[in-house]
Amino acid sequence: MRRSRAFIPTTKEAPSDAQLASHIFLSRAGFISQVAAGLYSYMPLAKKVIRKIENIIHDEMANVGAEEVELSFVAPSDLWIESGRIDKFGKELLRFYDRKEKLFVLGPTHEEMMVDLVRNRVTSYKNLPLNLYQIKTKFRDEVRPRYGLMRGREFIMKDGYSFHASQEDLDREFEVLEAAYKRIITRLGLDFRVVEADSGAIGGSGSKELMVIADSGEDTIAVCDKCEYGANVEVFLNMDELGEDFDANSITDIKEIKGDDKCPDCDGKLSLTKGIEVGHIFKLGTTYSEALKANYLDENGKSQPFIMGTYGMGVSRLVAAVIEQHHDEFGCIWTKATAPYAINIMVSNIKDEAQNTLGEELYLKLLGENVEVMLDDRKERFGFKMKDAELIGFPYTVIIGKELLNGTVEIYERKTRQKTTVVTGDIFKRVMELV
RNA sequence: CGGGGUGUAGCUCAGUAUGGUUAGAGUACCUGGUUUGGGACCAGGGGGCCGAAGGUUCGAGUCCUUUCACCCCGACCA
Repeated sequence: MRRSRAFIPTTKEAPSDAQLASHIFLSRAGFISQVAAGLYSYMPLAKKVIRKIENIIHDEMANVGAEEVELSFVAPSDLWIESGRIDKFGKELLRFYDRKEKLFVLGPTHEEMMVDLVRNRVTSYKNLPLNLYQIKTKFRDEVRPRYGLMRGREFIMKDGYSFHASQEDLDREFEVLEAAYKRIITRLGLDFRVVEADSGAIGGSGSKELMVIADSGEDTIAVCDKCEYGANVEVFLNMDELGEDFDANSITDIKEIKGDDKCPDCDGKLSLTKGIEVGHIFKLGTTYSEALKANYLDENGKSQPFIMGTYGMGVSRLVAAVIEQHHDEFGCIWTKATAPYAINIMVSNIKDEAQNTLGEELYLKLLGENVEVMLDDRKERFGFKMKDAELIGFPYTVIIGKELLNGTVEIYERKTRQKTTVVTGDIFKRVMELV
């Protein structure tokens, strides 16, 4: 893409109400635009990042044999009445009537829809297990949306559901999905923990959350310094028993309650950190299959409700989480897997024919190799383009500038902000090594 | 849903206590010129129903009433 033709409206100033780094930088760098409370439009850069995350998810889902479907966003309220959740969800569930005065809802999560899709179609234990997922816009009319993409009302979520004939098989699938989820977050380049969590209002038992470690996270988690143990602090301390007023904010609080700060799984020590919940997997059991009368016949010809698992991952929230974990005072620092463009080529002075020619040449050559490359061919000054590149957060920028007179260009690494001099003849090769 | 705050140019904000030229600045944008290694400079220019509706007044961005939107704290949050 040529920067001179791209729709990337960057600004010096952040929206006055933005608090979080991800909100500020995604707005300033021209990724997102707020439309109303909790509603955002995605601009080209954001769409590219979202697509990258989605592709990794699709890839890992294919690896574990989950199949993609797409359920309609608008759902008949009947299903929600049938499951009993129409009241449970309350006003968070947006409802409306169509022209025939029939009540519909906008899907906030799709257990009902998925169970409805499968019931009476899969009717034998021989066809189990089954794992279906989708990546889809969800809508929850949150009381108080905030923090940009972190807690919007409309958001993109990957939601998957598995159907089993036995608890053992669900347990097996749960572990497979947990491993897949870990691979996804690892591939995205994020530091995270899997923690034990509360099952919440959706029901069921056996629940784990994927927490991306970030100071701005809304959840407090206890993590071990030696092993992989981690728990949402509310679950760890069994907050229900402690009462509503209690709030654990330091490891001292944990020591007070538990007597020590030892890991329950090994001899390591626990510490508290903040996390952003980007994934939540849990064993639903038969909650929904019973409510919606979704049964299969077992080997004895006896009717049984499906034993289910559910696996959610917040795609749009992940976009924000990447930036919460990877930014500095100058802007976004995308990881290799999430960067909207792998390489930015900056021609310092486009009036300089030699610079311009080399920029064009390198750009076309990289395009020929299917490298996702941006060519900053705007008639702007060096400083302006650098600030812009830092704000957007391209992992690498090739600077073609005045050093070209010595036959060299530079590679600027966003993460370290270091520049490396490279002789012109080697630049293509060097770039190909980086992407 | 309780408590608080803010709505003026695309964006960030002055101006409102005490009503009174043609409503301002910075930035962004357009033209021309100078610049070209860290958001540069000079000159000229376009852009506003002062959130909306009603009212008070000779006169309202400013005062009064109603309403809408957005944000913050809390409660809530698969």
